[in-house]
Amino acid sequence: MVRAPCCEKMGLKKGPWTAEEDLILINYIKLHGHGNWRALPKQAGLLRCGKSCRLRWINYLRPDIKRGNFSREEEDTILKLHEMLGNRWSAIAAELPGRTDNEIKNVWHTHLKKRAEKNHVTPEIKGLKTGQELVDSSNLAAGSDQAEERRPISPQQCSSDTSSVTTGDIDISNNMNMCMKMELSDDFPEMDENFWSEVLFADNSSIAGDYSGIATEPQLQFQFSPLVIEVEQVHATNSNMYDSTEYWHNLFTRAGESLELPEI
DNA sequence: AATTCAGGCAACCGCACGGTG
DNA sequence: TCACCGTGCGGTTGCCTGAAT
Repeated sequence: MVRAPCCEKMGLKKGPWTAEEDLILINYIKLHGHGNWRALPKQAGLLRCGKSCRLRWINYLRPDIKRGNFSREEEDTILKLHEMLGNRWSAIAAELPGRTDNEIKNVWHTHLKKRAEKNHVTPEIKGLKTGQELVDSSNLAAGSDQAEERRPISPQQCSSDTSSVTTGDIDISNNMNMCMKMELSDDFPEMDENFWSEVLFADNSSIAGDYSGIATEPQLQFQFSPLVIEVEQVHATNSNMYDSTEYWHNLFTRAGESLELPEI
């Protein structure tokens, strides 16, 4: 079998994703889905290979991803499932909604492996007879209220099931959602490191420094040459995952963190 | 204050597998 | 049946950050 050349050989970008790349990928998938990962980056205007896009989406950008520390129950579930399934991370991830195989793999190698070695056979495992019992038990535990009580989530973290988000002085209620629109021109040029420095702020605010403004103003428009990004406040249900306030909040926060914004 | 070290995590790599012509 | 392609999966790497010295 002849393998497709890797990203580097085709002149595609590797390494950490930038905020603008994230935005492009999210918006493209939101509008068109991801039928063909290989074709996606070209159609979306990304200098990445399809594999890289898929990985980024699945492990980081997907709106239903649950971020933040693993609860004690989730950790216990992983330990039990690993005992049953071994290093089948995708199978383990299937039992933990919102968690990715990569994330579980990392948690295993950094925390749980040591715990497993320490308590080679846990009392819970001794008490259960079948794999299904283990899975059922774990799911019940993970869904219990006690999980949050035992492992409170820090302000810096966020998880998809919290009703509001508080980061520093930014507080957004859960009944206000936002949606985002990005228009790409046909002759979308190659992006370079200065891409974000071309930002023009319609209201003299910045994404990083004035996020609270986005949350309180009826409509703000940011122009990104040659892109136009509209951020508007809407009141809607959570029927569309991409419209989750928290989702865009995290996105803007990440974007803001990675930007050096010009003085206006 | 500067340097070293270890942990955490995002991302890459290569192989395997299933679908298709 | 075989070659090819797209995707999924698990192992590994390398960067970043915070703690320790």
